[in-house]
Amino acid sequence: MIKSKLLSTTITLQLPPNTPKTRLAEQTCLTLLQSYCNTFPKLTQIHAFILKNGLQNNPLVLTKFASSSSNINAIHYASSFLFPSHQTTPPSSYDAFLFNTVIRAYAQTQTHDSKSKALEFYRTMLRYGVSPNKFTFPFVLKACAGVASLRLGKLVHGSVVKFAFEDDLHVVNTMIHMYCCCEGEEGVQFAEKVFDESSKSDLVTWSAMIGGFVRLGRSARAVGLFREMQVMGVFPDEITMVSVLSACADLGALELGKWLESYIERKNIPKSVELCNALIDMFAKCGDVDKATKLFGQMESRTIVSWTSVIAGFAMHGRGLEAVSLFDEMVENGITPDDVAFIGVLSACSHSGLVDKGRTYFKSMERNFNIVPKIEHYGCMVDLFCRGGFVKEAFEFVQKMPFEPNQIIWRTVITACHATGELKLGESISKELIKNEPMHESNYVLLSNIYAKLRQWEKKTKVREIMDMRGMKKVPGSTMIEVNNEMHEFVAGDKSHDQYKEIYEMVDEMGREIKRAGYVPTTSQVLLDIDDEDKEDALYRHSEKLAIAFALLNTPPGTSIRLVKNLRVCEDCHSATKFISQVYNREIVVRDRNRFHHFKNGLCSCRDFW
DNA sequence: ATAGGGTTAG
Repeated sequence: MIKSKLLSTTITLQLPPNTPKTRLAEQTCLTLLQSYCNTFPKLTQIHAFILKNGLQNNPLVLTKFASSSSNINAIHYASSFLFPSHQTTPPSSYDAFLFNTVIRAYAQTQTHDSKSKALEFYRTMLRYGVSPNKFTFPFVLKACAGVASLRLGKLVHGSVVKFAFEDDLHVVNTMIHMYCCCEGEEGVQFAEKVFDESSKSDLVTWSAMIGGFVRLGRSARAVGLFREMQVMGVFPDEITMVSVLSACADLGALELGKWLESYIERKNIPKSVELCNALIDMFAKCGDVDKATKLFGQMESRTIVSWTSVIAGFAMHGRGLEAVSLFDEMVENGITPDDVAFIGVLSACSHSGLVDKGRTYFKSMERNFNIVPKIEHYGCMVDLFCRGGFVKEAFEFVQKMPFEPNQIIWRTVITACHATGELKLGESISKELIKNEPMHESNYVLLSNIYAKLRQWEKKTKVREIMDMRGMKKVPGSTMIEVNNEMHEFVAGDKSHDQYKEIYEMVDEMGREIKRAGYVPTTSQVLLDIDDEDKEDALYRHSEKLAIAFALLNTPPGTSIRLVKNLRVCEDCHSATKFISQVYNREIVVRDRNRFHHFKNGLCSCRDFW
């Protein structure tokens, strides 16, 4: 406080009236700021220039200085001169423009704390009695979105109403975005309320709402909104399409994705790099990684995201060698991989059993690229060892790594224990996990699976009882399939479908046919203490088999079948699907919680470890 | 001077 008081007195003494000399310095400085932006040495030079010419408290110069840079120190420096903490009334020259600039500068920064600063300056602005103008709220709301607090969002919303900017489209659109960024289900509800009640809307309004749903994982709703938008005669642009494609990727709806691509062509929607990346990601996640690769090849300019999307795409499909060679090609092309690219290539190695390659890449991160591995990278390595069959090594790796292992990592290890028969180790880790996080239902499921494999039915039943007692339910497995541009969703034992009778008949027929080809039901996975015949029935009711039966009934012979599951494929469905692909001569592409399985001629691309 | 967008371990 004292220090800044002294500082400001000194400056007041230094500041002469508008002599030609200071005017010249001011002009020079503004020109400098106009031409150089945001590079560190230049910023330091300009800073020195400001000090040398006594421009420290020239609002014009400081405003420009703060706004020309995303460098947080420049912004702090400028704002501390513009708004010394002891100052209670602002100089008369301080107007909304000046406040807006500082608020914008802080709103554009990356960290949560400095975004809060933007809101602090908005409060200062009000305290000083300076009225916000139509530019103020988009900046303030942007900061609010970064802070992601619903409470603050509502406060600013109140302010928007108070200053009568609720009809301004820029404000409405940013407000929707802001509410969508607030954590929790409640935020979207407010966003929808603004969306529904706004007197005006344009394509940005729709895009903000669609993008909000996508970010919250409500992809089906996002696609629904896109259809509504078209009914309303509002034309999407490339930004809207990026969000819709991302929703489509999430749903795994290939037909819709292809339609979106042709729509983009038909309507001449400009193919920005982001749009191409979204297309690549969509095709990869909808099961057509070849198409993704083709699009990648046709791009005129690519970013690291383009490369990473294809690499991650190959990884998901178990095409590790292609992922690895694309990664190497990227590096040869002079593109420096980032941490996300490494996640892609490491997971490619793990899904394809390239243990040594994976080790080499992991070591090269720090050594060659100066990237400190994050917990995700360690997670990839654990998975790499587990899938490679080295569960013990994975366990040791977990204990040595410089992070506290998280749930994801432990679950990777337990799953591997289950798959490789290290059941005692799996049991003890699961128990430990349940002790630490008693309300995470998937930990119980893992333990219960292990007891089932050990055929310890009493213990398994007890785990179930504890789950019931604590009010937890297993997430029901579901399988989705797109037929004639419509998504059909099945859950185990589902009888809600119009064709359910035919579907169940088909399931029985499938069972008979594949048994003749050598299929043996894997009843040990069924988590019920019942006799084997009933267990077999339970297996036949799995959502995946229902969806395949539905597909065999409703798609032409010889065409491929694409399924999207919310969980991992169970052992029995995996085995059955291999036989079905052979007996019915169908390629069956299944998207799992984690990866793709391409079933063809009785074999699966995952090489039976998933 | 203002708004909406792409890749991320299991």
